[in-house]
Amino acid sequence: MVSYSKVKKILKAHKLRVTDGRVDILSYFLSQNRTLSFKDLEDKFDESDRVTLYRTLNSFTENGVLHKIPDDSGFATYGLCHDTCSSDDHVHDHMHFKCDECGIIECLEQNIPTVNVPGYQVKEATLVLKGICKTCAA
Amino acid sequence: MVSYSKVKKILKAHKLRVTDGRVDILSYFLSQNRTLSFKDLEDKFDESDRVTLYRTLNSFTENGVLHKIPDDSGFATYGLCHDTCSSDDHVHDHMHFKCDECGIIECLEQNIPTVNVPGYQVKEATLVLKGICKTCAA
DNA sequence: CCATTTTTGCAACTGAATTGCGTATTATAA
DNA sequence: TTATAATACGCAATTCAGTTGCAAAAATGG
Repeated sequence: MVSYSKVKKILKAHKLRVTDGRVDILSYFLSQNRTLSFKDLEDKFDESDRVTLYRTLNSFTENGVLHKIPDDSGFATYGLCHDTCSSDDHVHDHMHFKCDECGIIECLEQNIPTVNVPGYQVKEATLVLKGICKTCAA
Repeated sequence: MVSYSKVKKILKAHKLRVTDGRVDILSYFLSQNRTLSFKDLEDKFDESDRVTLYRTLNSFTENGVLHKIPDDSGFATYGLCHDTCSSDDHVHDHMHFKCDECGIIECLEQNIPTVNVPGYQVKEATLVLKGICKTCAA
């Protein structure tokens, strides 16, 4: 269980006002140890306004609380950032995994291997693996 | 310059009827040595119908003429497949590069490095690099 | 050239996401 | 604690990408 004061502290640390909706959404992210899509959140918080949800996800993403993981399907999912992320400084060099079976997108611990392309200046990379996740494979 | 007969041959090889629109679009892909977005094509072929363009891109993608490269922006680009691709058998394990300066997304020759994640069955991977491309860096 | 199948073009529709704006809530400073 | 300024919320309306239905046109194969 995530304490209200902890959630509040995180929001403040990212220069976000503490509102009921934000607390609920951030708590949910903290309680679920996985990435969540807009749809996931809409289902969970079906009483709240869609627009507010969009705005919340955007402000969280802009302020380094969440990072957006693009998906081929066109529906992004969102994952919690590391504590160090802020609005100016987002660093995410870990890989993502999308399971063909359960559909869940996970953040992996492993970082993306460094790739060298002659003549190119590589500054950033996104790597999404697909297959069967640990849970489904077990 | 790409000959009409060559374009025709490619279309037939992928079991696609040879129509004016398809010839134009495929020729354009063959002449430009880069990936193209829906927008690129809409601008180029501004006299033709949007719907037809969407349908053409879809049938090309389904039949192994083009492959779709998802982009964070939500706007996919399309690149020519290797000759070996068909509707049943699409293989693309090369990396892509998106240039921060010119915005162009390129297919790179290099394949995606094999990654091993303990407990996971990796079947597929997509890797997009970002930075400054060869042309812009020069 | 004819019959069959597929594609095209147009209009209308769907669904995701955004914008405008008045109201409500939060942070701040007296 | 209260007044004030800044921000967020909720709702309606809008935008925009992409799709669908259908009749007319074009392509294929005999």
